[in-house]
Amino acid sequence: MRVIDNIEIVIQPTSEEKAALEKMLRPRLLAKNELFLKEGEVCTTIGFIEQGSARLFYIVDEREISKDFLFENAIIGSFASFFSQLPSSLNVAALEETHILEMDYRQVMYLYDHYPAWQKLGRIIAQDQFIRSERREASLLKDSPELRYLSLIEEHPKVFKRVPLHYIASYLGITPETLSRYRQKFKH
Amino acid sequence: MRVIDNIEIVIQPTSEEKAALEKMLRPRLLAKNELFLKEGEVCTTIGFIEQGSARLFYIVDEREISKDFLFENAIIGSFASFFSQLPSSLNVAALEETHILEMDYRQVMYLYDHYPAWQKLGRIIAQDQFIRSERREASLLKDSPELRYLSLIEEHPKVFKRVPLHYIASYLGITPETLSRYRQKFKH
DNA sequence: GCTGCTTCTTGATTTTGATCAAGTAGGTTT
DNA sequence: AAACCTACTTGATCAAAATCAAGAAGCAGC
Repeated sequence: MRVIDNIEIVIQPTSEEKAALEKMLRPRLLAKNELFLKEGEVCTTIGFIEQGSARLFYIVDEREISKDFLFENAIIGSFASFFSQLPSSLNVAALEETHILEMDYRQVMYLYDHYPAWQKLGRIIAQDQFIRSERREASLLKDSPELRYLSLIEEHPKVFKRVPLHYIASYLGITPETLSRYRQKFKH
Repeated sequence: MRVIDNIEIVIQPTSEEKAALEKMLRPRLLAKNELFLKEGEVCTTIGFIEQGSARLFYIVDEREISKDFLFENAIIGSFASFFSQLPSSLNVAALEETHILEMDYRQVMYLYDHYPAWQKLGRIIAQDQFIRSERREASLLKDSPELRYLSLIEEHPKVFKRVPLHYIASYLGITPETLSRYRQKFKH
């Protein structure tokens, strides 16, 4: 989700609508490894990443399994928990010192109900999130771990520059040992 | 997505809004195995399943991999292709003779732009689709094939009653042989 | 600089599910 | 009913990745 991009590309907020949004955003600084959202909590706040990065992960049998990595302009939080206002099944933590602009659930609902442009943007964001999730779902269903590794290098090389390898391993659905062997195998 | 349920539960359409929707829905009958959408085509039509069932699947190396199964009240089509109006990467086919109510992309956009209730419903449908996709993504990432099999039996036993096993196998990310062995193993 | 921790790599072995191959059972068509 | 097709099962072998184990390399704090 590149919200900032979408905003000006797909909808035309009036300056009043823009002002209403900006007034609600408050800056916040997350320390490295600080949890933005913990499993079991309801995600009542959602934010845009201005500078930095974050990781979404599940905890299964004491182990962390990375679901996604977020960088600048992405929305930080659990959409599933935020939309439903039910406890989150995933954790969200900053990978490094990260600057965000956040707003609360009630503020977002207020924008939806009072500004058609933001209601529409909400729909488009949800659609984009869905498309992104479906693409990931497809890669987990159709592709071998090895192909997922090669695709990630090809399509998102920056992930390897900014995210520790053992986090990437669980994202690919493999162990760190297997990732290490892929790297060896495809090193040229 | 249980649209019909959602409609009355989460939003309050006026009778005018309801009438506008109903006027656009046209009935259609899909024969068993008839394709509703083919890979490469843009999904310009979306429908509600009144009676029957359908399967979404990818084709990889000449093989079909089932992504999802749809039953009564579900929305049939590719959301990703429909939302983006880009070629679909998946196929949609009826599993049996299936009655649907369908409408076109332009009609849906018209509803979104002219009726706040439908714009809002569009957002909520997109959110629900996202949550559903994320849950599936999580099971593919976190769970073993065996656990996915056991969860499917537990949570959606009706799938085993209405869908051929070899379709279910690829949905679980395993071969028909492995599914057959799980069934043997857990038969009590 | 050293110490200790975390990350990453490498090797040996085991496990899981895929593949290959064959056969059985149910339905449908003629 | 016979022939055919599709769906499903069962068995033997193979391949991929996990696990177990150990070590190397990078870094943070003292």
